[in-house]
Amino acid sequence: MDDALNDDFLQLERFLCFSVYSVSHAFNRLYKPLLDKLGLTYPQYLVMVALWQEDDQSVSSIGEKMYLESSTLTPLLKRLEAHGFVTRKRDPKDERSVRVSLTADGKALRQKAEAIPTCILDATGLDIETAKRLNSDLRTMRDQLEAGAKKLT
Amino acid sequence: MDDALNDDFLQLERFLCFSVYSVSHAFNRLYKPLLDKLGLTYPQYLVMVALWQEDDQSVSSIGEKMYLESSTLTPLLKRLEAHGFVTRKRDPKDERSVRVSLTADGKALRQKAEAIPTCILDATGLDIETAKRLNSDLRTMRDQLEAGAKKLT
DNA sequence: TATTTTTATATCGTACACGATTTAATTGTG
DNA sequence: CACAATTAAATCGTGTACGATATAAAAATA
Repeated sequence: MDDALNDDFLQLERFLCFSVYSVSHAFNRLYKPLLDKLGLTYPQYLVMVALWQEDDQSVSSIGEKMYLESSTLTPLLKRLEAHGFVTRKRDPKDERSVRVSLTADGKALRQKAEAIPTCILDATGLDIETAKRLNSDLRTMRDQLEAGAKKLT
Repeated sequence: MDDALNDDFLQLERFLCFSVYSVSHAFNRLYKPLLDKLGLTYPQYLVMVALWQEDDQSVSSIGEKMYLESSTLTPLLKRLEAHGFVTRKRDPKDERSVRVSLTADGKALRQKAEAIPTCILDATGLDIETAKRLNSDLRTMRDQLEAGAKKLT
């Protein structure tokens, strides 16, 4: 047994932020082979989920839900458009705003994607109850962190 | 009340993976102003934590602990080197390997960074017990996800 | 020993992610 | 109405993050 090495592992692991950081990457790696089949990246998939829930949203509306800036979303949405999953049109009522809408292909993709969430939940190895509690704790923490970040700025 | 809009919010929020994704970004945003003072980014900070725990590690050793590839670490470590926090030297015993070591500046930075973890824990708004349980649940989930990702590949 | 295989980094291309700035359109105010 | 202030996206620069590939060194094997 290499106890010294083991202690070091445990030390980095003590950071809650690091656990979140590494889980985030782990999700990404798990999703990749599933999403490759759909021609989506993980962030693109999340945007599509948001659009399946509510079609025809502005960039800023998507940004609020995803906690992302236009500097991130604009190129991502252009890629979704290039792949034929969405259209981007200036809102005639307010030319500053860009409406993002699903194409037929984008809507059709939903069926193919429907199996993924259960597949992923299985992979977490968590029972529904633990998953729900964890999800709830994480959202609470996120809101706290966002509030804290705002104060520091 | 706009119940339709509210439901949509809740739907995206139902995804555990999305909670992790957004918490990860929230941590990043919270850390940024604190780490700016030290001249570090968040991933760079995590690498420094790993080196403060054990100096003089190979790139792959850091990679195992951080769950990162050399394609990510090499440029990151070069930036840490450019900032004078670490040195990178080929191991004379095995010229394939690169040893990463802290400079005096890199070691000194530890004191400045010592206040950060408590500061961050405060910002999470969690009591120690919840934080520990959450951390433990996340690590378990990460190991499950990594195992699942390996199976899918 | 010569050759193959494996291992450790590095490099390249693609895709986020954000802060700072820019551009264009709308709103607010005198 | 004119002009300032605000708002919505887009653009730019820096820094992750990873897969595929390249390179060089070490280990394994013929």
